[in-house]
Amino acid sequence: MRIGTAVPSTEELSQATHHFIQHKSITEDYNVGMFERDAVELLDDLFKVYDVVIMVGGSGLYVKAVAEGLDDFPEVHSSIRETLNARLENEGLEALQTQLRILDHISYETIAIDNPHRVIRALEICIGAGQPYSSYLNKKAIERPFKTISVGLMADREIIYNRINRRVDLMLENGLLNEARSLLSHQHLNALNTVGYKEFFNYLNKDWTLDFAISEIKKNTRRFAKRQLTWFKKQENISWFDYKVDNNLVFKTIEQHFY
RNA sequence: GGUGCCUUAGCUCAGUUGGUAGAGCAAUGGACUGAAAAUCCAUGUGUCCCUGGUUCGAUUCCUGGAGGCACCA
Repeated sequence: MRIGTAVPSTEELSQATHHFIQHKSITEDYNVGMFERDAVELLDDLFKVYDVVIMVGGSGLYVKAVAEGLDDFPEVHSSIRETLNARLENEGLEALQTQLRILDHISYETIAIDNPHRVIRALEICIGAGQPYSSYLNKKAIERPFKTISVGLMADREIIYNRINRRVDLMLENGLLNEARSLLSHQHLNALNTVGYKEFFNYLNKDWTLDFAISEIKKNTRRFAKRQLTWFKKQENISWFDYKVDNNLVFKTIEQHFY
């Protein structure tokens, strides 16, 4: 998945040590909780050697998990979620909502009840742990042994969208379609339910034309970028810069946060 | 050149027996504590092609024009 996930080039990788690049198989289960654990573990080691470590990316929840931590939830068996997904298919969302109201009325009132992922997540904890999902929330603030300084890069919407469209065209030139074709037999894996692959699966299964699939990839990337904007704009303590900012200005701002 | 049909939201189209309009998609805003490149919620969009006429009132009916499509020559 070198092209579709925009893995840094070998030249880029040689300029600084990277972590968590192509470190998991698409067949493995992975989620924010595991990432939080893996990242914090690695940071413990890195901070023995370095004063500063840079975390880059645009996945808000994953950033939050490392910087602020998530509450501890018990591990529940994956078969519970599979059963709930089957029930969603057969009985509909309303049946699951009704069960959540019985098992955890606080979550029933507070979570996005129209969102199947949220309802199933709350239910799988209630069922697997025997305690309400809501009872695990907001236990205690996590104190990380490091300080986080957040820097955001911003551009006008038109610039962002033009760059997205160009980025997709470049991925196509680099062979994204062939990469998707080579993954077709795994198309139902969660790791492949992502922009750039799911659209081409529709083309390869002859449901969509190639042109439509390409325009859908561009559209879905744009919408993803908008979701990132919405998430990060809401975060406090981010120092925002124009994307063309002089690096020295960024470094100066970061230094100020140290003292 | 003639005849017929069409012109309404960014796009594809519906509709108003005359009281200035609505769907899908796109777009925009938002939520989000273990699926997060995922998932979910909300919200509009208008010289109804132009021009006269009839009418209290025309996007709708009539005249003339412009553009498009089809057929005939």
